[in-house]
Amino acid sequence: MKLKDLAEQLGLSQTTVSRALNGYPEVSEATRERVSQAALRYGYSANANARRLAIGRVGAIGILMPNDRSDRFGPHTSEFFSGLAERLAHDEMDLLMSPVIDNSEIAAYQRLISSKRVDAMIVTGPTLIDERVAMLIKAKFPFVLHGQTNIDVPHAWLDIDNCGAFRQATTHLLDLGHRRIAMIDGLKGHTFSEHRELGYREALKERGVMVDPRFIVHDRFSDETGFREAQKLLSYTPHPTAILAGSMMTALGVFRAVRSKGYQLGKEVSIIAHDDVFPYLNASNMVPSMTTTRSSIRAAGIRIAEMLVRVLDGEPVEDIHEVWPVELVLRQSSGPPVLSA
Amino acid sequence: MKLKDLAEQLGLSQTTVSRALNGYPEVSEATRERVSQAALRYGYSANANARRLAIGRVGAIGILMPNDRSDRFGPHTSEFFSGLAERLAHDEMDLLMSPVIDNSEIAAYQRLISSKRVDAMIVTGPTLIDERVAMLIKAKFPFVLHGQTNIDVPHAWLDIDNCGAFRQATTHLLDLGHRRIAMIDGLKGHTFSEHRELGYREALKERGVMVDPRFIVHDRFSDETGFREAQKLLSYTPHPTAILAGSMMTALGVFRAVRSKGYQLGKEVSIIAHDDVFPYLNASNMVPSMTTTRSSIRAAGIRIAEMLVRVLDGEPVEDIHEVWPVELVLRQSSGPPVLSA
DNA sequence: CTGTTAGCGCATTCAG
DNA sequence: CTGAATGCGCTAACAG
Repeated sequence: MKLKDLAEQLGLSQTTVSRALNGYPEVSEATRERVSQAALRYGYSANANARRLAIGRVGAIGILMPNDRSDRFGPHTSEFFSGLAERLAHDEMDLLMSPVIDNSEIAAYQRLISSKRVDAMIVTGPTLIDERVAMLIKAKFPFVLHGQTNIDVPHAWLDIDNCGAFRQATTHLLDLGHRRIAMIDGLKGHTFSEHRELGYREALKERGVMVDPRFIVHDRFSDETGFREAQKLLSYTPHPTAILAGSMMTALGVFRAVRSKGYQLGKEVSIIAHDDVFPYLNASNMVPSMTTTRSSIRAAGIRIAEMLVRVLDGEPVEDIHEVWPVELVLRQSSGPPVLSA
Repeated sequence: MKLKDLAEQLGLSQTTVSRALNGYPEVSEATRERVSQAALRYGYSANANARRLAIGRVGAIGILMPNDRSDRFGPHTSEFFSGLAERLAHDEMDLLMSPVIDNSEIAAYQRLISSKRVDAMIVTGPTLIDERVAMLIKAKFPFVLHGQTNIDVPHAWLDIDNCGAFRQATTHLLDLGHRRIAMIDGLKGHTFSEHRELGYREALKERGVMVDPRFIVHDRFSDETGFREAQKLLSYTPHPTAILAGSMMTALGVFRAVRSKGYQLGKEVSIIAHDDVFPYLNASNMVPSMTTTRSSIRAAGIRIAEMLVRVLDGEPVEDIHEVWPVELVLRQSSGPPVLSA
């Protein structure tokens, strides 16, 4: 069923039917009602491609799927998407996931733009100097960045206060009396990872505690790396009495490593992990319950979708950026350091 | 830059340029080369909407995003998508994720179909009698089902042998000497969940072991439910000596519950979990390492994308269906039952 | 091997 | 308030 058919059924012109369906004011209420009913009855829905060709807007936002196993596509993905979906549903917008071909991400962005498949894009997992962001700005293509990057041109972004999160967590551990604090975080180069390290360093510096370079570890987020790196950390003499874990998965591995060394969690070794808030993995239910820096990635998804709509509505991008505070949730995995028996 | 502009630059007609770019045979190699070069240089890429309108094919497959927190959108999502992406990249196909509005999934499917935004769909998490599948068949819209449903009309699907997985796991536990075996699996109504229960029951029946209805639990997949349900199971007298967990997240909770009761894993209580194979959560690294029924959901994603292409190529759907065997990987979390001290 | 012409289905001028 | 004509950018018959 196409517009023409529907118009014929109704004995109206295509124009009128189109106007009725798209909420134009110059259609009588009676006609509009009649048209809507008919559309519903025949299951008519405009051919999206024809519509897009005519109006030049797509009704979809794009996000790239890296086909390597990068951390940008981890277990948090489902929650982030879920948040996006919740908000995008309001505006009947779709999310187009385009796979990256030949590992050339920039090329993938360019194809997506020039083929006019999306109205805007979401960029995730930025590095300190992110060439994707630079490219999108240069191409004047609308986007919202999840995270931050160092570039001198205004653009829309949302990030959590990674620096503050780790500063807060580190300070808390210092307050508890810890002096040898380690961190196992994400890969180097990613802004979030660098920011966290910054917060960690700031907190130590403020108290005049020296940084032990062996205690700063960057790796992929997985229980496996958490386990391996924590084991290594705990093999040093003296070993760290507290470990910051960059993700819940990392924390699971760290938990195991601490236990396998025979240390008690929250006693000989304290742990604080960053928690994106997953419905399927709950920090408060761990044993011991886990102290976390908490920030819902689902909420971030919702908000980013909202920002996207504002960008597309023409709001100046320099007004569209937010840093979300991260909450430190104290639980049992962090406590005053206890000397090994 | 549009086709017309490019054609003018080259002093050729739109048709020739179009043909050159789309690999039609009746273009001289010299011209094709010249055109490709120019396209690359000017960054030309066909307007996808115009192209789609003209050829009637979209180059995208659809998948619905439920906005409730259903298990269809769990931590395995990233791996499944990652698999899809890997394969779809070959054919330059996109993945369109459309949010479900007003919780009316059927309506969402219908809108997606009639608006011609996708060439085919992927349906996940089917129930025993799945109305979405029934609807797609009735609408003659191409799709591949991830999972199985009871319907009498041929259609394309891929599933793992859930029944066999749990039969195998249960039989293994029986062989080890267990007689009180419990299972904590996904929500009732979902085919995979029912099939697993079937396999479990078959294995018990074969050995003449009675089913204790208290030992069969269905719930969402999360560490929290795993913990809660396992605690309940272990409070019975006599308690089960083995527990089957439907997911890795569930298993994490079960691990905790067993420990919190003071039982040793693989001794007083054995555990076997189903493992979709996540890069960020590794069964072999747990302590004790976890016996699993293993099947890569990423591989399933790759294969489903492949099947989708076959469906779109017109291959009869009755030829397109597969059941993948599930591997039982023996590790330390399962052993002969040991009496509590 | 290349060009001319006519849609694909819709939204939108411009007239009434 | 409604309708007839034009174009969005591309592909596919049909000619040459």
